[in-house]
Amino acid sequence: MIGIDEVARAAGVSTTTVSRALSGRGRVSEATRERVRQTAERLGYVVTAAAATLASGRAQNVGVVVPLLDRWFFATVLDGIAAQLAPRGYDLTLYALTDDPAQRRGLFETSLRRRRVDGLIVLSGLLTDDEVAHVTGLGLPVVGLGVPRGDFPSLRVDDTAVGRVATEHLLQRGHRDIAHISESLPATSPADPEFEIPSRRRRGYEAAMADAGIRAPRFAEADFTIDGGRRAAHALLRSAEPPTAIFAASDEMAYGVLTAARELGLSVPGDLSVIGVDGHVLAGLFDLTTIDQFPHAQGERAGEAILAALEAPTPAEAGLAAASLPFELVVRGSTAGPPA
Amino acid sequence: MIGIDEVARAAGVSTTTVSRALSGRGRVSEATRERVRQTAERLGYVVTAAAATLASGRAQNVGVVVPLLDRWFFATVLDGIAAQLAPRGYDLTLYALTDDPAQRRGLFETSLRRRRVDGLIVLSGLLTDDEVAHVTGLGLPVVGLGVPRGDFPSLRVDDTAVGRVATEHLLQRGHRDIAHISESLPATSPADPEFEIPSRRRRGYEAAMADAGIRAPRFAEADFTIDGGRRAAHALLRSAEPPTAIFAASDEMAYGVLTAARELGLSVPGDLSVIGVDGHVLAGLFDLTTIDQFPHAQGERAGEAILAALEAPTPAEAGLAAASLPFELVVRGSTAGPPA
DNA sequence: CTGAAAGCGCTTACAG
DNA sequence: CTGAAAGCGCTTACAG
Repeated sequence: MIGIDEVARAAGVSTTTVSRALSGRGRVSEATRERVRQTAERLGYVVTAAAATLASGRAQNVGVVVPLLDRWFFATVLDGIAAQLAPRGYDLTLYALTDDPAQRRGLFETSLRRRRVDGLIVLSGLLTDDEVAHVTGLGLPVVGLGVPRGDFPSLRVDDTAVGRVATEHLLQRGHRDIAHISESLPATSPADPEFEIPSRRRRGYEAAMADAGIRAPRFAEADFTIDGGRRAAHALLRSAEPPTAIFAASDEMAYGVLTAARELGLSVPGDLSVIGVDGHVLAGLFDLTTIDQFPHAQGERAGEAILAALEAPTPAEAGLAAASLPFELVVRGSTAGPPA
Repeated sequence: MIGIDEVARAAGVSTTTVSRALSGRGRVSEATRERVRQTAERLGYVVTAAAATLASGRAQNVGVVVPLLDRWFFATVLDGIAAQLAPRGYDLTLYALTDDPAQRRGLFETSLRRRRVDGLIVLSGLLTDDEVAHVTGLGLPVVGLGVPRGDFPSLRVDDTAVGRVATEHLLQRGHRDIAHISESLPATSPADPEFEIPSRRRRGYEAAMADAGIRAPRFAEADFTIDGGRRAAHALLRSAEPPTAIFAASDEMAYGVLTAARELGLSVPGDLSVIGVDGHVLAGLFDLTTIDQFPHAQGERAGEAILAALEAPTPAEAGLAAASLPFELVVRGSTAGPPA
């Protein structure tokens, strides 16, 4: 394999100069720089990552911690992150977060500590205190995206407002009996309900209901899957007094609600109105009203934020203030007034 | 940051021994190994990736080239790969493949050549001759998954059989007028139709039709998206003699067909039968008959294959013969007999 | 089974 | 603007 010394020889300069010319760090005359660049290109020389990292302390690599890789939302965010990093010459190393305790220990105690990355993006997911301590203990810039913790700078949508907007949309359509389906935090959860997404959406829902003078809001628990939404909706819709509208905390849960409605012979929106959250790529197909939270753009923002932190001259300038991300109500055919 | 020499001092051995004890390479007495391990754990020492890579030539990292990260199919395959790599201590670096020529050049000519990874998994996508040459020129083990080229070992489903099985299912239901929707290769494509997935599925479809004595099979071109399927279906269904059944080359295209049918007031399967391919997670929700190709398992297989190649004592033993992946017809409510 | 020492391929003060 | 040399933190023949 061709190394930096061969390029130096061919260009008639020292390896020092080759390094400087190629990296753009340090002063080199324009003529020399150009000659070195062309020589490197001609010889097909590319800097070896490991050597450059060891010598410089910079890996030119960003780690992304992702729960549920195969979920549309996270895959889309990831795509947005990749779109930012690649053009800037950064690679992206993926750290999948599972529910397996052994795998998580390996991730936080070993994988992440190999110093393979310069910075870390953590996508929403529940971390224990211990795990958060490991992340902050890395001494690396960290950007969270919807992470339910205040321990490091995190970009987030105002999820309380999301819950409120979704609920108010249904109220405006004339519904009073509106149920909310979401995940509920286990009592033992390390997450702070103040920051945690499902809790915030639920709070927005409850506030909107209270403002409308409606007591006893109805909540049904489900995990963030189609089937979770389907089961919860079945329970709700077969009760003595089925709601006329359901606000699901994700579009995938809302798909489950639509399935349950179909299985029970209910028409949407004739018998039941349904609204979700996310802006899922298939929501148009299902004619589902939703709150779009632009996940691809969220990924881009997270990518920009980590790059800013990495390239800021001083840590102070990194200025990773938690930023608020936009969202938007997209009205489609799944919401209408209540049945007469 | 704590280094190997501190561990050596604390354990009362040389750094040589620490390295051997922690890596498992080379002989160390069991007692010494255990003592070193405990010392390392107590001090929170983890080997620095860059230093170990530079010294050993092993990066403990696998690269994955992915087109369309946000597509369910690829995200699911990726999840399968990650599930294999993580437990074996390998990290995963993502290389997103876009349509932008500059970005692709950067990927193949620079990013991939930084020697950040020990091996590469290339997910199905069209590569030019030049790009393939760059990949094979890396001198790294490479495993393709559905890659339309014979240049490196590739795991693949027998897509001709997939096309045949899907078509025969519709024939058995009594359909004669069956259309196929898929992507068609541009004339300038670098892909060999012998290997390329859409061509093979189409060939299976045509063969099944011919065997049933049906001339003039009907083909409509579309890209692999919901909207692509929707447009193609519109054209087909509004023609003078609309088909009674449509075989879409992916589930997402099939969703588009379902949408078109709904928009045209056609009932499925009353007026139109529809079958897709993939085993998409939402296919059950759409009640869509499909050919499941188990993408998560495909990812696991690709992960196993690259690990086997990396850990084989000799390149010969790596034995990356192209393997054939399973698929399965899953019959649901979207297919029935033709209208009377 | 264990260790001293060379070396992996770069980057970067330091000096000129 | 340019270069000689030290050093980044490990691994691994080689020798014992």
